[in-house]
Amino acid sequence: MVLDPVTEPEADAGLATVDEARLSAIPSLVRSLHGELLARLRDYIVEGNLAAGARVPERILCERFGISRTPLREALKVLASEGLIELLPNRGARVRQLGAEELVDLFDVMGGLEALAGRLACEKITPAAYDEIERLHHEMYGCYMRRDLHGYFACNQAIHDRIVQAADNEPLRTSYANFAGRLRRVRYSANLDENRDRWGEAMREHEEILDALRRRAGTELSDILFVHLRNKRRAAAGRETACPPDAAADVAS
Amino acid sequence: MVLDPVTEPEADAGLATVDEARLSAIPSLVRSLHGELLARLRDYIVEGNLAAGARVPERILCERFGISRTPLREALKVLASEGLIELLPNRGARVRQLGAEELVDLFDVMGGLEALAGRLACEKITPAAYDEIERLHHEMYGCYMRRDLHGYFACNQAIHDRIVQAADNEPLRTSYANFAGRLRRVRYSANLDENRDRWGEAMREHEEILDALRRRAGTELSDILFVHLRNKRRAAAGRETACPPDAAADVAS
DNA sequence: CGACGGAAAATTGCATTCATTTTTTGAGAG
DNA sequence: CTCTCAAAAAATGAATGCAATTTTCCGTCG
Repeated sequence: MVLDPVTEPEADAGLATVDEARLSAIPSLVRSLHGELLARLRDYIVEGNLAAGARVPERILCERFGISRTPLREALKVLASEGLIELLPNRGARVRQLGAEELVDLFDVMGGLEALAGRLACEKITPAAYDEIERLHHEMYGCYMRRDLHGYFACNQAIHDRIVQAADNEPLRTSYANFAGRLRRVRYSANLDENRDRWGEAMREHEEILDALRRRAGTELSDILFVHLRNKRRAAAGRETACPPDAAADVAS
Repeated sequence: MVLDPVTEPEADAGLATVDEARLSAIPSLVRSLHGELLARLRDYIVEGNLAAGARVPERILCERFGISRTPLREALKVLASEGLIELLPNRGARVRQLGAEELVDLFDVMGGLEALAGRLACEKITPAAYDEIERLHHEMYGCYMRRDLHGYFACNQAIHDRIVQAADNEPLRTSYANFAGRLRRVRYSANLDENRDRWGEAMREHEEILDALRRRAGTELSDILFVHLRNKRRAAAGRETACPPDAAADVAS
């Protein structure tokens, strides 16, 4: 390709019209066709339709989603940057295989993000949002008392989600969702049925979480949440397996 | 396009050969052609060659980098997922404009990641790595005493980097680099020359950081680092401006 | 003089095509 | 029967082509 001497690498004139400025204010996640495909493909992989470590067959997926290779490959590049798949030069994409160490690392990052979320939530949470978490906590306690594992999981997830929401920090939300998605590919439903000790411990930790949040004790809550995630990881250790195609993974603790 | 009834969404057979397994073990960031372009384009934007909020002109960049639009667009999609640019349907990419609130949010996430890094570093750091940080700390103190701002910045950055490295957590490293890259687009060289109070305060905080790290006090270090970043943000508040094309931003504190 | 409207030009998004590399297949040798 | 090696087949990475949307430009009207 012939290459003209191009305009110098100095700043291109950024003359934004009023209209452009308005549109720039959009949360950037405009529901575009590309974003749609990206979400669908991500779900497709996260839900375990491709075996861990398996090739990601472009041709098949193109037919599966009714698109050509160009947008698909764009989506694959993004998923690779998210860490869900890996790209090997001239050999295409593979579903990322999570080793035990990587799993530990991801758990720690989740713990760090939750710790941050807790700290920020203490600063920004509204009384209404706190009340909602308190309600979920008591509902979760009810599930715990009557050994309703499924309900317990749902409440637990809801509480952690609300804390992240309460942190009111968009980049944090995005990162959190990213890492949660990566971990969702592994099944770590630390079977609390067979691990009553952990269940009771987790419940006690949640009491501490709620208490720290009530007192808006950011530093304390931050620490409790990190340790909480660490314990969750320990409880789930050794149980990581490939996620079957059907079920979304349960998040234990 | 005619669309045959495709193979069911059940798990594709993942028959990995020995060779495939070996290759899957590669850190996934294989220096591919695509990765190269991605890095160059990211640098191009981070270094401020495009005005904030300005369009990202595909044609020009294609000529600039000597490639066609396909790989460029793939790179743009990735950069959008990293939050560096934003994609508006049918109107291309814009360099992301960071408002004051977004800047605050990003700083907080950086603080959360550094807090996590500090905690993990306390668990995993080797004596040699600690000694290196201690050395850098004393070197930084020397810079502080003789008012060598540039040297101080360099040491400061090196120390924070070493802590992240010592955490020995690849996803953390990646996320940290991502957020650091986004923030690098803004100039927040909190001018410590005109802010002696902050400089002294930052120096004292670094004393605490080293002390906590020496004692491997993870929780404590975690808290100190977050507050340290908060204070850095406060000191830099109001000074955020678009980064000029020439200079890499100094990281203050 | 400024606003409005429509056609031309440019740009975007996606499909298709092409060169290169990898993977598979199969024939032949040991 | 297994291993080796070469050719065929498939897949990948990138360039080009094309329809659709957007942006620009200019003539006209108020």
